[in-house]
Order: sequence, then structure tokens, then C-alpha cells
Amino acid sequence: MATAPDPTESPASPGKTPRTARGRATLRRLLDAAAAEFGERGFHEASVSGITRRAGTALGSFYTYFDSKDAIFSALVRDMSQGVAKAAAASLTPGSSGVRREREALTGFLAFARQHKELYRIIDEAEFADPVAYRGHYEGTAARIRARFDDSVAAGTMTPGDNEVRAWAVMGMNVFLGLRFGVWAHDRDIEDIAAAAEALLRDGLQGGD
Amino acid sequence: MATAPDPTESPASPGKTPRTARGRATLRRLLDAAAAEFGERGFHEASVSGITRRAGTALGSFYTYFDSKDAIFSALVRDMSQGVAKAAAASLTPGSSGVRREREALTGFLAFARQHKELYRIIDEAEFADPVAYRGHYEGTAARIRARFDDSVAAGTMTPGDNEVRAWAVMGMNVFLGLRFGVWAHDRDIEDIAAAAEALLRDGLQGGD
Amino acid sequence: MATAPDPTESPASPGKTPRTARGRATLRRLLDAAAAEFGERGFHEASVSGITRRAGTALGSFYTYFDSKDAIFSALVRDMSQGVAKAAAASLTPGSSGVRREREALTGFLAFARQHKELYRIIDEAEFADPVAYRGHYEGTAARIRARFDDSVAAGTMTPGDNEVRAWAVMGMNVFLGLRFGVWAHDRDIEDIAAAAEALLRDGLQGGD
Amino acid sequence: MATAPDPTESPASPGKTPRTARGRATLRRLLDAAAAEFGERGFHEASVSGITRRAGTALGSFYTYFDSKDAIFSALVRDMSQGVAKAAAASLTPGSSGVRREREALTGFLAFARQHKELYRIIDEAEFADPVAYRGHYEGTAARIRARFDDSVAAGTMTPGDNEVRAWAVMGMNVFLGLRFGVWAHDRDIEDIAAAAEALLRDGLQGGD
DNA sequence: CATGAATGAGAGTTCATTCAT
DNA sequence: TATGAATGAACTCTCATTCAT
Repeated sequence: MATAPDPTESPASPGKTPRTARGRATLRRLLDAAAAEFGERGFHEASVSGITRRAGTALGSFYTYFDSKDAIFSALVRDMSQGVAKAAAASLTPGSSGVRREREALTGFLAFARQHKELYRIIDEAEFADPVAYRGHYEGTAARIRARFDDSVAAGTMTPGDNEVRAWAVMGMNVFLGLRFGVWAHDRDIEDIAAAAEALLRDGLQGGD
Repeated sequence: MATAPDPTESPASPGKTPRTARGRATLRRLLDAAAAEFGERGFHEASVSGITRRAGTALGSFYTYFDSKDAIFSALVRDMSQGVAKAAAASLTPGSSGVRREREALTGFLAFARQHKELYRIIDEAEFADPVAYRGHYEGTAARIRARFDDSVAAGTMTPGDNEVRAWAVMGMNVFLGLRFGVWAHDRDIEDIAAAAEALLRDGLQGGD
Repeated sequence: MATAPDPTESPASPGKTPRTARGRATLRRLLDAAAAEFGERGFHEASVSGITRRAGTALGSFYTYFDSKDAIFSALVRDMSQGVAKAAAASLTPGSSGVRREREALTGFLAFARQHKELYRIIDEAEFADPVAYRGHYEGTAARIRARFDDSVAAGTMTPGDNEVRAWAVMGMNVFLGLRFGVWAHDRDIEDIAAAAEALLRDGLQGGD
Repeated sequence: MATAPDPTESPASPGKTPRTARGRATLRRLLDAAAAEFGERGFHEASVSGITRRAGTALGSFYTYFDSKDAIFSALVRDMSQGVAKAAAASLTPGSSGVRREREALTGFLAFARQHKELYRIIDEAEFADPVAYRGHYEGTAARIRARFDDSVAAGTMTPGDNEVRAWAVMGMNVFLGLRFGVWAHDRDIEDIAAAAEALLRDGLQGGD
């Protein structure tokens, strides 16, 4: 499977840091296996033994690296959340602003969603399994979008307006475009989607002459 | 709790229809209890015994009316889905069109979300507990939005464009505005939110001046 | 289904005798339904609600006629047991004796088994559900066979021998021929089976020159 | 209780093979406990918790070794079935044939039945709990008897005849003699029973002078 | 560090029986 | 006498977690 952006080095990761190279390898196998297991079956249907079976380790070894099923799930949620943020950030052209920049962020996000199909199932189930992380993920994302908007308004590339509402609206737009066109089906080209979204954000639904 | 739009009469309801008035009362109590239980605890944490405890019936009575925990959850998801659709439809002014109509739909939805805090937890967990209903809910909602857009374009109240993408984008916008301003906090007035969203849809982010 | 030899009149039947014609009809429907249900599903898999569903009565009505699931099963076992005895007795030619008479009894039994496929499943499960009736059935059957043997020896149509052992041996023979050729498959004609059994009883396995 | 012929090594045994000596010991305790529990209470009255209580393990440990209550029951039925076949085979004198050989087989079977009182309750309830194994048991046994008969006829120690019917008849004889004189009561000596049965098979009921 | 057996609380579900109407 | 809703004990099975080796 596609490996999520390196969780073994992230500060959000497990409390039990392995000391040997062998240990680090096992940890990585467990994390990859967990992403697959949680992505396929959801948090509650997923089982620790399913994770260790995929990872090829003994059941007991799991607890050498994680305190609980919740702990590895949390680690994964936070990594996914970071992964999304990084993917969006990485796709921005230095110096871009306004609607153009939003398009770039969306493009990066769509590409990330296509690579990480388990993204939605992991984030979404966090609503139940790790509500704090769930809320943190969306509030953090909205805050970053909002910061871009504030910046764009200051730069004159965006009309002043209710940036808080705008940020949540645009985040919702991105999330659902990612679900429909990134995860559920690939019947449309990413650039098409991004172009349509950009047009919507630029001109609204009845502008654009 | 606020009672969901009458599930006892809906065709999507259980296969075991009560024949007496007493039976109908028990069924209703179970459905209300289930909405509360699932809303508070989520599908997996919810228990049948929790539902019957809230409903004040014996555990076994649950199975007089539903085949399984899954069955009552499905019934609830479908009712919620219908409830959302009805609330949005009911809030439309006859003859309204274009961006104005979308604002009305959003207003209706936000009001519904504020009344039915369990809405998100039930629909969202359907992703795992009843994927068919989950997908059906969003595809159905998107289709209704898209139909409004097609109509508006025909009526000249909306610029032609990629209505499929637009519909998913607007649905996502609505969903996240509902989550943030309908469920998580009431720090903003519904009409404020609706006005900001309407402005976004009317003029985009850099138009309007 | 083929109705077992009239249980509504037997002294072995239920403790709650109906007083009206309507009641007697309901009782009969319940008994027929029970024979079918127990025969198809076995005692433990059978359910009272399955019986009343087949009988077309309300669940509660069952307890108007029988004290318990065990009670109706016992009634059925005793009836079946009587039915077998009667069928064997009825097939005897007056005045017949010795091996010839055993053949007649077997023929009657095989015919009965073919008509009452539920026979084995009901008697056999009595081993667990009503051990007293089970043991009574086989001890009674063996006693009747043994009485015939004693009579035949006295009449000079059978060599003296260990009639107790002989009776159990011949009963076992009959039971398994009934299972194999009466219930499991009809690939052989009843008279063929009876002739082969008679030959075995007459000459043994190495006599007969 | 008497331990059944080693099921831990049989190929018919569970899918979850223990890897450690401790595991093998637990598996054996569970199998012995299951034979006792099923023998005393029958399949349906038996409970998994009853088995683990007898075995002195935790309830959950049962599922380390067997997938279900059905699975351990099937394993037991198949072992019992093998045990019977082996006991009969082991009691044969090399080179014996005809009626004499049948006597030896019966003797072995009676001894086995006396040692394994649970035999009948386990095989018999298989009619309901594992019909395939039940039918397989009797068809297999009949086939072995029939093969002996065919061989004896070829060897000239048995008169030609309907060996299929004969085999089922003799099996039934053995089964019921085992029930009456092996399990229900020990009021008669095994050799007495065997002698009477041999006489029956040798001379029939009216021959022999 | 790795292993895999052991644990037991807890869940969903069934169904014989009772009871109010 | 008939009805069908109500009851709750009992059961099978799951699985996160612990622990001895």
C-alpha cells in the first residue's frame, strides 16, 4: 500500500520508541498494517490481531510499540491530518495568492486523496474514536484556509468578507470534491475538477459574464 | 429530545409492523431511544440494551420490532436522510431560483441541524455501518442540488457551468457550515451564515466589489 | 403432511382437553404443525412460534393446549411410538408365526417409515428431550418382539434360544433397514428388503445350502 | 473419564493447531471435557462454558482452539466414528472370516461401547447437529461390514445373498445390542451376547436343530 | 524483543413462557 | 378462547489486553 507520510519520525507518534533497527522496522510494519486495516474495516471492525496478521508479527508484539488500539489509531489520525496539510502546502506555488492559490491547494489535496484512499475512513471514524483529533483536524484545516484568505484580502487578491464562514465553506467544498472525485470514482480529471472549483470561487454561480 | 420526522409511518421502516396501539407506542419509544443512543454514543458504542433502557422496555422487546441493531440503525439513517431532504425542500420559497434558492435551502438545513444534533453522528457513522445508505444519502442530495442548478441555468438565474462539480462543492459547503455553525457551536446567527454563503455563491471570492 | 395416528383421542395426549369443536380443531392443527416442525428441525431447533406459525394460530394460543414445548413433544413421541406398534401389529396375518411373522412386521414397519419420514427425527431426539419415553419406546418394542419369539418357540416355529438378545438384535435390524431403505432412500423395493431379511432370519448367513 | 482415541493427532481435528506444549495440553483438556459434557448433556444442553469449566480454562480459551461449538462437536463425532471402526478392526483375529469374524467385531464393539458410554449420545445427536457426519458414520460402517461379507462369500465362509441389506441389518443388530447391553445395563456378559448373536447369524432363528 | 496462549467482560440475539386485552 | 406484546435468562462468540516463556 501507499505509505503515509513518515509517521515514525513525527512527534505525534507512539510513546514507545524502538531502540534497535529491527524494532524500527517492526514499528513501521505495524503502522502500515494499521493504516490498511483501519482503512479497510474502520476503527471498530478493525482488530489488533488483524493488524499484527498483516504486519506479520505476533499479537503480543503490538503492545511493545503501542499502548492500545486507540493509541495507534490516534497516531494514524494525526499523521493523516499532517499528511493532508503537507500535501496541500507542498502544492502551492511560492507567491501565489487568492483564488489561484485555492485551486493549487485543492489540486494537491485531490492528488493526496487519490493516493490515500483510506484517508476518509480514518478521519471520519475519528469522529467517534478520537473526537479531539477529529475536531482538531477540521479546526486546524479551517484555520489554515482562513489564514490564506486573510492574507489574500490584505494582498488585494480577494474581496473582503466573512472569512470564517468562507473558510469552512471552502473546506467543505474540498472535502466533498475529494470524496466524490478522489475516492469514490476517478471518472473526471483532477484538473477539470480544480478548474470548475476555481471558476466557482472566482465568479460565483451567476457572475463571470 | 427532538423527535425525528415520523419514522413509524415511513415505508423505509421495520418489517415487523405492530398491530396494536400499544405496539405502535413501543415502536416509537424504541425509535426515539435509538436516535438518542446512536447520536450520543455512535453506532458501535451504542448498545441494544442502552436503547431498551432509554425506551423503558425489556431487552427482548427490541427484537419484537427490529431484526437487529443494524436494522434499526438503517431505518434511522434513511429517516434522517429523508428528514434533511424534506427540511431543505420545505424552506424553499415557491418560485425562487438561482443563488437565492440555495440560500433558502441552506437556511432550512442549518435549522434542521440545530434541532437534530444527532444528525451528523448518525449519517457519518453510516459510512461504516451502512455504506449503501451513506452513499445513497450524499448521491441523492447532490442529485437534488444539481437538479436545482440545471433548472436555474435553464431559467437564466445561473451561469452555465460544470453543474456536477458545483453540486458536490455546494453540498460540501452546506455540510461543513452545518457542522461548524449548526452542531458544534451557535456562536453565529443562521441568517449571518446564510448571507455570507449567498455572497460567496453569488460573487465568488474576488468579485462583487 | 401425513397425519400421525389420531393423537387427539389417545390417552397419552395433552392435559388440557378442549371443550368446544373449535378448540378441538385448533388442537389438531397444533399437533400436525408440531409433527412437521419437530420432524424438519429437530426438538431444539424447533420453536413454539414455528409451530403456531405453521398452525396459523397466535403464539399465546399454544399454551391453551399444552403446558410447554416439552409436553407437546412428549405427546408426539408417545403417539409415534404407538403408531409404529400399531402399524407393525396391523400388518400381521392372523395365525402367522416364526420368521414369516417377523417379515410381516418388518414390511409394516417399512411402509410406516416411508409414510412418516419424521419418525426417526422425533424418536431419536427423544433420547435427549424425553429420555423416559425414548427408553420406553425401545424397551416396549423389544418386549413385543420378544413375546412373539417366545410364542413362536412354544409353537415350534422357532428354535429355542436367547430370545432377549434375539429381540434386541432383530429390532436393531428393523430400525436400520427402516432408516436406510425407508427414510434415506427408496432405491429398493420394500418386498425385496423384507425377503432378504427373512432369508437372513431363516437361514443365517451361512446356512440355506 | 475414558479418553477417546487420540484426537489431537487426528487429521479430522481443529484448524487451529497449537504450537506449544502448553497449547497441546489445553487442547486435550478441552476435548476430554467436551466428550464428557456432550455425553452427559447432549449437544444442545451442553454449553461452551460447561466445557471450559470442566477443562479448567477460561471461556475465551475455547475459541483459541475451536471456531465454534459445532466445530468441536464435529471433531468429536468424527473421532468417535474412527474410534468405533478401530475398535472393531482391532478385535479381529487375522485370518478369521464369516460369522466368526462378525462375532469378533461385535465383541470389540461392545467392549468399546462399555468404555465409552458417551458414544451413543454423541453419534445420535449428530443426526441433528452434524447430519453429514452422522450419515457418513453409518454409511461408512455399513460399507465396512459389507466388504467383510463380500470377502467371506468369496472365501466360501458365507452363503451368497443380498449383502447390502445384510450389512445394514447386522449393523443395526450391533448398534442395538451395544445400546442395551453395553450402555444401558451390564446385566449380561459380553461373551454371552456375542455367542447368541453368532448363533443367530450362523443358523437364523429356526435352523440349527 | 518476540511469541502466542490465556483471560473475561461484554455484546447481540433467541425464545419459552406470561399476561393484559 | 384467541391474540400478540412483553419479559429476561441464557447462550455463543469477540477481542483488547496481559503474561509467562
